[in-house]
Amino acid sequence: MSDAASEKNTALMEKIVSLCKRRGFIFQSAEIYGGLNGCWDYGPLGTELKRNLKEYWWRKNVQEREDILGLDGSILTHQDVLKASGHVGGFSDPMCDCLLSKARLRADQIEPLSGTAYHYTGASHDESGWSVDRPYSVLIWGNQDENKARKTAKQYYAQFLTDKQIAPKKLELAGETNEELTETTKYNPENGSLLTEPREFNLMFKTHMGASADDGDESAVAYLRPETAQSIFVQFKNVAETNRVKLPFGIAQIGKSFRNEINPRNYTFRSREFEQMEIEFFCRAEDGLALTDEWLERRLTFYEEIGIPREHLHILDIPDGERAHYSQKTYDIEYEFPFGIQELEGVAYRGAYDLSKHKEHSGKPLDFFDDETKEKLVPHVVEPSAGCDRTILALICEAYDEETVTDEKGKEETRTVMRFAPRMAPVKVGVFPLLKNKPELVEKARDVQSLLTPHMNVFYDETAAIGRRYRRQDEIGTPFCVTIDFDTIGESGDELKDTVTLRHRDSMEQERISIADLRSFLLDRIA
RNA sequence: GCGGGUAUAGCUUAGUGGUAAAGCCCUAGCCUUCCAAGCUAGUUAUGUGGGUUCGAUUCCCACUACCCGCUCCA
Repeated sequence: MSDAASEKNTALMEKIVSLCKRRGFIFQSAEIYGGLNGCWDYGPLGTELKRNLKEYWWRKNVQEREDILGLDGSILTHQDVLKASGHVGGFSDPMCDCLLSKARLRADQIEPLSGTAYHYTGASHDESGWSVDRPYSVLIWGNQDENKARKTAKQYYAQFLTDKQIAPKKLELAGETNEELTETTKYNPENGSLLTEPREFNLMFKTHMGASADDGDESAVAYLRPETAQSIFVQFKNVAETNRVKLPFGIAQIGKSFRNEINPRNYTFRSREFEQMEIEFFCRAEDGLALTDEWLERRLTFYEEIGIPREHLHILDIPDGERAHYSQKTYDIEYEFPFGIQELEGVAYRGAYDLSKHKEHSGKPLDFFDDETKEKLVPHVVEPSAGCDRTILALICEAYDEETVTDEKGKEETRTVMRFAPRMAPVKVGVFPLLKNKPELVEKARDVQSLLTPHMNVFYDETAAIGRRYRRQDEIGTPFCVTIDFDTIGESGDELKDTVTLRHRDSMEQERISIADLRSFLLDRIA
């Protein structure tokens, strides 16, 4: 991305964020207390949008399918579940930072070195009277010159200089001592600079169960789940035994997950608390790869149905060596966000890894008896795992549009429109009396509102000029507006009586429709 | 986590070491017959905590949050 394009996209993202706040889609969490890093709240419209997404996903993937069942697992998770899955232990690699280059290194992958460590207590610059007092050391090894240690140390201390004009080599080092070290991993093999102490980077939120549990009680440790998938695997046997299922079949779940991201970024894209929509689709080993491709197609169709065209999606076929070791096939479905192409969903063929691990750790049989082949097996699994909040953000970015409209006087102005697919739109229809000081119009508009309210989210508005009301609805993505005028109440004769103006968001075109046809007309278009 | 930047009303922006301004939005009223009309009135702000000062929104420090670039992303 060029700098100019990058700046344009940053500006676009700022406008989207601003609209989301102004119109009540998304707010910063705990804003009045300064905000909570990586956490966001959905306002009234954002909540409607998210409900529409989750309900559509649930309907398509659970209710309209005989072979997928729902689950709603607890968020607090038994520590043994996450030990079995590898989330505890496996993903908490201690990391060190290089004090000179700021590079981050995995502590267990640092090459041990033997050599001479040169220690310093600080540095100074006599001419300017500047000095700094902090310990540092450099390792030299092999046939390296000891002056290399001094040069490196001066570069390190130079970063604290207030006057950047002073060259590092003009500094005087203080308190030089040296010692021989063997097999040390405290120094960066790249440049010999001292590293920070290793620090843990486990991204799970840890807590203690029970009111009296103290921090030292290891048996009371529980975690907020880092993914919804694990409760599906852990409950696999219960679901399978209580529901007369046969392979292949799936278990689906929508719910919150938590990761203590080091660096939340890009608005709601990488949050510490987020919602997932996941399916674990269990199958026979021989069907796994084909089902993975099938699910990819099905998921792409889903995104089209909610208004994200395929040409804005990218499919990443994760190559060998970059997939998790147990996965024979993984696709990432990515979307072109203004801040870059980023993942919305992963479709992964995970083999029998998860159930096998839980079988092994729990000691409980998690085999499935296949009635067709009369054999016991641990099913394989295909996992389409979508980020709900990420999809919401994609819907918002995709919908955002500005167009220039010219009024009758030739004046140009910008119309901001959220072009949500009608089935996702938070508000389906706006109902307006043309004028609010004519009781007949208001009464008729209220009748139309009552007619539609049981079937969809309706917004009634009688304030300001009719054009303003249309534009307000454009900005929140309401696909249709209905205006009750004097024709509706029969002032132009019986032919137009009980008809209303129906105005389309995208084209701004208007058509006349009878109130009797209104409900089915709208329902057909928002299903 | 590192480096850089930013923080004034719901939004977009002014401005000042001594009473914080405007536009848009919003609310109420009047008016108004289809694309952000007009008039009147009204609500709302210097992110948090320290310091310097008689006095700080302004200067300094710290913190928090957001943005950008790295880094990370099971």
